[in-house]
This record gives sequence, structure tokens and C-alpha cells, in this order.
Amino acid sequence: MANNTRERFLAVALDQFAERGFDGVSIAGIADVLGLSKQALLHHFESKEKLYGEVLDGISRAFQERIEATDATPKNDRDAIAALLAALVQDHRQHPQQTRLLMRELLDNSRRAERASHWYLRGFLDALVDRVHALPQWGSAGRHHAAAAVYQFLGAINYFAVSSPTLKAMFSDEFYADMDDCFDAQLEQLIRAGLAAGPASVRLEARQRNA
Amino acid sequence: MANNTRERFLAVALDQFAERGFDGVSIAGIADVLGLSKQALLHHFESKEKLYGEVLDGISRAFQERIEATDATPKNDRDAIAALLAALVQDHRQHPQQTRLLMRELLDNSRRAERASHWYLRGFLDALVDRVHALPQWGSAGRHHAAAAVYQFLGAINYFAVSSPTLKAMFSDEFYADMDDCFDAQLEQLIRAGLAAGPASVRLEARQRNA
DNA sequence: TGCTGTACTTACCGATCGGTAAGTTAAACT
DNA sequence: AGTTTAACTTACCGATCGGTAAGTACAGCA
Repeated sequence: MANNTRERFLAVALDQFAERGFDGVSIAGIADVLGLSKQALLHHFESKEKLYGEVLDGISRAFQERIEATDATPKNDRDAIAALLAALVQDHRQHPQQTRLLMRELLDNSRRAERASHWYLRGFLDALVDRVHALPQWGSAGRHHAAAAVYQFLGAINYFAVSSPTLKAMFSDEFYADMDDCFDAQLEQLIRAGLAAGPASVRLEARQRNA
Repeated sequence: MANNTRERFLAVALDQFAERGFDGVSIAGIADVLGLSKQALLHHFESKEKLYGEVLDGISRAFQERIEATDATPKNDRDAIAALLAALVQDHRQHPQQTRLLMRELLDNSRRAERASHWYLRGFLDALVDRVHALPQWGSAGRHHAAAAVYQFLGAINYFAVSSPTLKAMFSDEFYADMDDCFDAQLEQLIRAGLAAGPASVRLEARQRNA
């Protein structure tokens, strides 16, 4: 089991970074979980930053593979959009730690702006926006309308995914389970309704804000 | 200016905690911003945790006041729901640091579960869910349907609010400005479409997951 | 048998952390 | 004038941080 240790380090690091954030985690703490010394970790990853980078890269890669798998779905079709977003929901459900860590990155990356993997969402986002923009009603309005709508969908998904532990604690376990059970169907309905409603007409006031 | 210093500490602390998180901030760093020593801070707030608690309480209080101000809107009405959520969008726009810090709390509070102010959203959430549940189509389905829908709305708002710096960096400033300009109208349209669509019928498969 | 590289270990380092102790300064009150 | 109190300061503490240095144990290979 040569690089098995390496992968176990990455798994533990993902867990801890997701739960406590970069600054809340010590490399000694990560090593302790595996019963190894801090220097064992530094032997495989030359610094805490490098370790963190590899964790993010791993998420990014897994994410890319998953969206490429669903990228073959038909374009110019509401079903396809709903299917892509449904896949994203399942993704978040199956990898909650990845979702949590990426939400932390979203909060931190104004400082860590140099890191490229932050735009992990960019490809997925563009693909979705293109698909929405290609829909009959949406083409007439600017692309930013489609982008706003797509980002609202993503927000609905991501926020719920990240909130799961809080909602469990806030409500009863049973009520949360009920919410979770109907979430997907409710979301799909919302997406379809939103897409059918088409782009909103922007009132003039908003434009004048930049005066 | 007796307790002026105190308030300035709180303001700087909010900024730093929102930007770097609890563990990423040092009390000496906060004090430095005001040109004071670390012990000046500890004179006003007996510990870092207490300072953090007061910052959160301040947000919670401000948030409560703002939602109480809009709580007088009519019930059993789609316009009222849209108005409450529109107010929330404005709220986030005007206090981005508060929004960011609360998102961090959402990520951290599985560890800090003892803190009560985490449920700052609870009142607002319940009020919204009640209003949705009172709508003609929604009453027939369980309350959790309304809760899921409301949480999707909140997610769309919150996620966008928190993503602002990232979106600015990811797209051109102009494209982001366009998105931002049409966001409110797009969101209102989504909310109205979602409410009009009513609760989704849950397929049996989801229920069987608990087997 | 001797050499080399991998996978670790213990020992240690300077920096920084939150927090304590003990002043200092000046305004406010009696 | 004397005392108290609020608002700070400098000096210091032990703990923990990320990271370096130097060694050990062992497997594979010539």
C-alpha cells in the first residue's frame, strides 16, 4: 500500500477543512487522526497550503468528471436543464463535505484570488447559462438574464445542501426528513416554472442606480 | 466619545470575521486597525469569543428589527411574500459583511451548536413558511413543502449575496453589473412562478429511501 | 553485502496566538 | 485636594502553530 497513506491523508484533510476551514485545522491534528506524526504528512505534502491545494484539485477533478458525464444530455431543452440541476443536487447529497469546503472557498477566495481552481463552477455555469439562453423566450433578453436565473437555481441547491446540519438541529429530525424528501420535486417544479416564466423585464430604476 | 471605541471595535471585528472567519482573525490584528493595542480590545471585551458573540448579537438584533419592520405586511398574499423576500435582498445588498459572516456561521454551527443566536433566521423562516402555507394551493400539502420552497428562495438570495466578489472576479465587471441589475426582477418572477406552481407531488420512491 | 530511496520518527525552531498582571494617564466625582 | 474609575499601555506567559533538521527502519536492487 504505497500511496495509500497519501490518499488517506487527503480524505481526512477534506473532512477537516470542510468542517473547520483552513485556519481552523492543524496539520498535526490531521496526522493524529491517522495515528501518524505531523512530519509524515509533510513528507507527502510539502506544506499545509499544498495539501489544501491538492484537496481542492481533487474536488475540482471529481466535479468535472461528473458534469462531463451529464454534459451529453440534449441541448435546447428544458428537461436537460432540469436533469443537470437534479444531478447537481444528487452530487451535493453524496459529497456533503466537498460542498461545504467549496462554500468556504467561495467565502475566502476574495483573499485567495490567485488560485485558479476557484472557478470550478465556471464551466458548469456557462453550460447551463447557454442552455437557458437557447430557450425560445430567453434568447431575446440579454445573456445576463439567463445567468441570473441559473445562479438563483444554483443558490437554491447549494444553500440547502450546506444548511443540512443546521436545518436538522433547527427543526425536528422528522420535519427535516420531510423537507429533504420533497426538496427535489419541489426544486424541479420551481426550475420549470422559472424557465417557463422567461426573462423578467428590468425596470429603469435599477439601471439608473449607477448614476 | 466614551463607548465610541467599543463600537469601532465591533465594526472592525465584523469586517474581519466576515472576511477571514473566526480562526483567521487575531484580536491584535483588529486592534491594529484602530491603532490600539490588543489589551485595549480585551479591556472592552473580556475575550475573543465574547467579542465574536457580541458581533453576532448585533447582527441578530439588526436583522430582527428589519424583519419586524416588514412584518406588518398583509398575510395570505403573494405580494406580501415577494415583498418580504425583496426586502431581504436589499438587506443583503446593504450589509454584505453581515451576510458573509452569517454564512460562515451556517458552516460552523455544527461545532458551535450551543450558541442560540444561530437561529436568527428561524423567526423569519417560520413567518414565510406560514404565509406560503396559507396560500390556496399550498394548504393541502404538508407544511414541509412550503418550507422547502421558502428555503429555495432564501438560498437563491443568500448564495448570490455571498457570491458577489467571486462573480465580479469570474465575469467582467460589466456582465456582473448587468446580472446584479436584473437579479431582483428575475428573482421576483421566479418566486411568483414558484408560488403559482404550488406544491410538488412527492413520488413514492423518495419516501422509501428510509427503508 | 553494500547502496539507495521511501516512509516515517524525534527533536527543535521562531513566530504568533489568546490571555494575565501590573502599571500609567487623565477625567470625574466628593 | 484626594479618591475613584475608565481607558488604555508595556511586559510577559504558556500553548500551539507551520516548518526544518537529522536520524531510523526497511524494502528493493546491484
